[in-house]
Amino acid sequence: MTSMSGPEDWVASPVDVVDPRARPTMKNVAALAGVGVKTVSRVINGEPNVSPATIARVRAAAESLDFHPDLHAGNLRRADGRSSTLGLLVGSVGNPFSGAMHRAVEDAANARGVAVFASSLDDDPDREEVAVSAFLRRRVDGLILTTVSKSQSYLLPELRRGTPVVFVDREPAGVEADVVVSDNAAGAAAATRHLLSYGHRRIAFLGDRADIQTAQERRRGFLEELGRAGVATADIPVITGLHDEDAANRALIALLESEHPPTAVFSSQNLITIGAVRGLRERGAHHTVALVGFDDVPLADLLEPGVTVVAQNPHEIGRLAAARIFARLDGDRSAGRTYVVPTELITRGSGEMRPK
Amino acid sequence: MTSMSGPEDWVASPVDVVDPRARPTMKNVAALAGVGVKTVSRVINGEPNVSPATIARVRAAAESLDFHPDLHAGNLRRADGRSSTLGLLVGSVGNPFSGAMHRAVEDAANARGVAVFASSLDDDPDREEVAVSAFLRRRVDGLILTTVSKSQSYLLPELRRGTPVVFVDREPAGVEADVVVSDNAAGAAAATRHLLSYGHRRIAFLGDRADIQTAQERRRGFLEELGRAGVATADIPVITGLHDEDAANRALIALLESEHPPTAVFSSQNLITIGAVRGLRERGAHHTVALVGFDDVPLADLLEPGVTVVAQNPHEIGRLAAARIFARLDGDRSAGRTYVVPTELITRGSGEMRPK
DNA sequence: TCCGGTCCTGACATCGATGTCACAGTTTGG
DNA sequence: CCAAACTGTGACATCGATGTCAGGACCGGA
Repeated sequence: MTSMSGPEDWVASPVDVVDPRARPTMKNVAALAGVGVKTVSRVINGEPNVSPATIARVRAAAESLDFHPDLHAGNLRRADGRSSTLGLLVGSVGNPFSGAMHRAVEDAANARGVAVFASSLDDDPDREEVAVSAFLRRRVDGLILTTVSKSQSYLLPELRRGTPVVFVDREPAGVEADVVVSDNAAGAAAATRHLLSYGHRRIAFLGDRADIQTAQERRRGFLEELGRAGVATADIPVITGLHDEDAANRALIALLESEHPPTAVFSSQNLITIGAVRGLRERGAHHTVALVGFDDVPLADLLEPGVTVVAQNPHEIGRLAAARIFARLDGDRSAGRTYVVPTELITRGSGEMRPK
Repeated sequence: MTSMSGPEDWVASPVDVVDPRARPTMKNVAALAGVGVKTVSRVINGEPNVSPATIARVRAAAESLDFHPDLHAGNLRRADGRSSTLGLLVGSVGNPFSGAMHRAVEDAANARGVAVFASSLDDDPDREEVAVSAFLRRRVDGLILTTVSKSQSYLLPELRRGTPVVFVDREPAGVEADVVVSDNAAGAAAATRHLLSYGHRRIAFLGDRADIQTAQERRRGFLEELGRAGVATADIPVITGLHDEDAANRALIALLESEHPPTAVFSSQNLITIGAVRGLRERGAHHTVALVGFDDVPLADLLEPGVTVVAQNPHEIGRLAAARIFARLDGDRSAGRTYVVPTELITRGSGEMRPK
């Protein structure tokens, strides 16, 4: 601490005093180990042709300085320019469907030392573009996106550069790429067929915002199945634009109190299903009005009656999406494909009631 | 495709042919706009002293090339060295508690243009160190960590360098830093007091792995409350080491079939609570044996009976953790503090049954 | 007219790593 | 025993951006 130089202390100290607030670099490690920086680089990256003695010295120096290499600096020069980073945009990281997908993506990424940026879309087109832009500025190696904008053509230049992009849960517009989605229309049709087979003819549809692609598909599957069964859809109550539990709850209660209440309900999204369950309970109709939901709901099997659903497989969607990204990073140049992950009808009671 | 040069084709083309697979840099934008790179930098970063005409030219060039600045390259030279990135390590991104926390962190980060790396811990000490190391190699500005290792002293050098670290959900060992946790012992005591007040004396404890800090705290709160009430804890069934729904389910069934079955159960974690609910149902005991769980469970209010819980506030934990990180990034140098987020007893029926 | 001060602008060094290449010393093969 | 090949190593340019600094154009005032 005491200065040892005289009045002419303009001479820089030849010894690098270690500043605990400074982050060590390869240069520091090299100096401490008495080798060149390139040799440190070789040791850190496990490159061959370094003597065991040198390896040991470098390791010890790196350890004693708590050196962590700067991945991004290395990236800059590195030939393939990979950042070992993925961008994932989901509905909301707080939502169980998104969480399961996220988890599957993470597991695949982890196995390759890839880190995942996760962002929530909140069905807001502005957030979509902001998030994608944030990912691109950080030079992610690939994008897994849930989208809500009218068109994803803003991604065309990036796709042309070869960045792998996989769209999940919803199909994009204006671009060709890999897509991984649930069997939305077919699942909705299966749910509808199930209710029809129990004798229901007046089945209400509770749907999400009409501008969301999956919501449209589910509605289409529902209506087409009714058509196939020869049910006149004119007086079928189709309610859309519900975006949370509360709206669904109110809509269902209004239906129950209408002149011709439905004998069954198809709720086309998990939050809507929960709102519908609440509504049925509040009116004491949960043992008389049938209900089938799209997308599984936690603890649905423990409710009384259990909630019959068309379950999606978010884990499989995430797994497949990540697999596509890595396949393309490994050189797959085939044309973009759409992968449809099947849904599964799980009967638990609420969907197996006959109209009274 | 056909070569237009003669045998001496060593002459490089003076015109830069635009390669659609190449990612544009500031140099490319500068060339197209007919300005220097530094001017492009100024425009992109909104620095002053650039003429409106130049701004327009640069903007147009950047737009036409679909230029996205490389944040990490900028970072390298940038004075503060901030990467606008955060590392978040949670129990599992697929778990609703983690999801809620993650969401709150994301919201705070988003407001400052900060992206979040999310990783799952899975209560595996190796994953903890691997994840932290991956974060540090990517030069995150701050760390929000759920931990499981015996000691976090491996973080001391990083803390000394001034990287803000906040521990969430569980208290760390061997380091001093900001900590945000639920009121574990007090919450467990409140749950216990609640059951005692309904006349229960033989209350079983179903607990998570004993080496997890929060699990210990909840057990302590439970036992201390029994002590205060003068209940002999000798013949109180305390079962720990349950790490999933299934184990909890089996443990509970074994208890019910034992010689002196409990009249009430305190399940100290959300998966354990679910396993306990299943066990009670399978044995038809859900209307006779009381149950209070620690941590809320989705749809708990719709079950029959509703599940009484001591609810945590994961959103508030995440919000507070992010707030601490940003406060420290903004210069707060105060000593590390522990923030305790209160829990709340929510009565729904399962905890309000008297012993038969 | 000259001077000092803004306003704009670009050349250049630099951040922390890796790719290339040159070079010395050691083996190997003929 | 010597050329060829291989091993171990470090100097240096470079990746894409920003900080520094210097210089030219233009302004108003003396």
